[in-house]
Amino acid sequence: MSVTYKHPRPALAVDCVVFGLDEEDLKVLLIRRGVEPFAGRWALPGGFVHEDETLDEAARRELREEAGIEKVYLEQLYTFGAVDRDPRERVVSVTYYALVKLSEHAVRAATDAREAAWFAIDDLPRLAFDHEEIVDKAIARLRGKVRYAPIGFELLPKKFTLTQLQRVYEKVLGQELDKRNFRKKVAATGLLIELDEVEQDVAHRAARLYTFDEKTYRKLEKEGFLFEI
Amino acid sequence: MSVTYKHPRPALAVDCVVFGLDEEDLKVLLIRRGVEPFAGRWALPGGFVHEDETLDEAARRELREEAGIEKVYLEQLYTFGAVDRDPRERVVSVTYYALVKLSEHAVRAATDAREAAWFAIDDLPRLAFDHEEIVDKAIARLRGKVRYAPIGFELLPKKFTLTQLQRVYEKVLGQELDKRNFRKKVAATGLLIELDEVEQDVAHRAARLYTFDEKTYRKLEKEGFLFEI
DNA sequence: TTGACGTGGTGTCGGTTCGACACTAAGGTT
DNA sequence: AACCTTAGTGTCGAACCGACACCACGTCAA
Repeated sequence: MSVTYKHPRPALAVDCVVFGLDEEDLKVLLIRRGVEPFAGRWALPGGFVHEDETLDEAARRELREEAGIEKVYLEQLYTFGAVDRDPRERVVSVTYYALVKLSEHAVRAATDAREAAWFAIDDLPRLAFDHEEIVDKAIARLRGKVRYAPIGFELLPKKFTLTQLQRVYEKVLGQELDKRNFRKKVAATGLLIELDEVEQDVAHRAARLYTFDEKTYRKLEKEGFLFEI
Repeated sequence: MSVTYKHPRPALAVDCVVFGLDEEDLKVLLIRRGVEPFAGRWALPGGFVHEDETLDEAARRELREEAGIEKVYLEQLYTFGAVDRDPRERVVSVTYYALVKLSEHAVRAATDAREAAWFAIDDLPRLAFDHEEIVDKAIARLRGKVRYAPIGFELLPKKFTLTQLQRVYEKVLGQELDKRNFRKKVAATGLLIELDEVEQDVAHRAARLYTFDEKTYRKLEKEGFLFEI
């Protein structure tokens, strides 16, 4: 089966920059390409948009198929349309970025016999196509967004300590923050719920666990709120 | 001449939300559609992406062809990909927003025998396709961006008074600002150059003219600056 | 010419927020 | 019991913020 059009059309793809945070670093998920062009190179998970799915659906499908990732924070980033960004034929790519809780998503490593791996954002290999540019844009967006929207929580497990939360901000922003000032600020947002639990199995004083107050957040969001870290 | 592909592909279009500011309001440029679907309805200027042009180029070409607008601030907004957003066939639209100096762009009203007109953003007619959603997104983006990037200047002539600049911010943000505080803030940015000129032909004391200091701005931008109104 | 009108242009002050900064508490390990 | 590691907490000065009112200057009409 094939389709004929009066004028040529670019192919339409989606590509996703998936961020995760582990003990050391902010990382991006990459897939090693098996076929030309750029066979053997690392690339962003992605693929062509199907006829009957929206762009968001295509992005989620690719995340599921290529990395076994589901139910994550996902937001459209930018659409890349340079004429020769794919050497085969013209492909326009609508890109997304996703935030995953690494602790809960052990990311199926090799679907379709494909190799997948996490790379620290300041130690990336050379990427296929214009994917380096896409990652740069995603990092810039994440840095901007984290300042005025509470998306840092998306990188942490449901229950987290304040020190973990501070580390998220430090890794994303690439700068150290003052512990006391940080705690003052997050307390001032009123968006954290203090739990009656502490972390387990640590070789030092255990820290109190908190959780993000989504209900209050949604309420504030509707009223045209503010939020700053 | 026609083209055949193995799989169906959505058509790819660009649409532009063009903002301009006149004495009264922040306005959006619309074009009246001559053909079905939505014949007679107002719509955003836009059209299909050609094979050999980037998305940005397509947006600029459509602005030129449909409204005679050139050399404006143009930035990609979002890509809309709902499956049935065009009743004829699937069309994915990469949208842009543009800021024009209404004073200098008298916008050729009717190219291609098409009718074009400016509408105040809180008095828009019903629009074709999902263009209302696109305009909403553009307004939200403009409101966000104007706070931390000096794009207000793009809506004014090269030389402007501080009162005019304040009006830009008031119209874009939809709220009144304090004159003295506003002047303190813009002075503090160091991005305005005070000219040895005053406005002409006004029936009251003439205001001093200023211009935006692009060189200093570009320098600050590279150093990772800050800016807030 | 003078007075009225309309917009331009300017400074202070109290409240809030900001960042810098250091010690004790708790729990586990040896 | 001593020690090691991380948790948790408050103050103070500086900068910033928003609220607020009056005189200056130019035009126009009487």
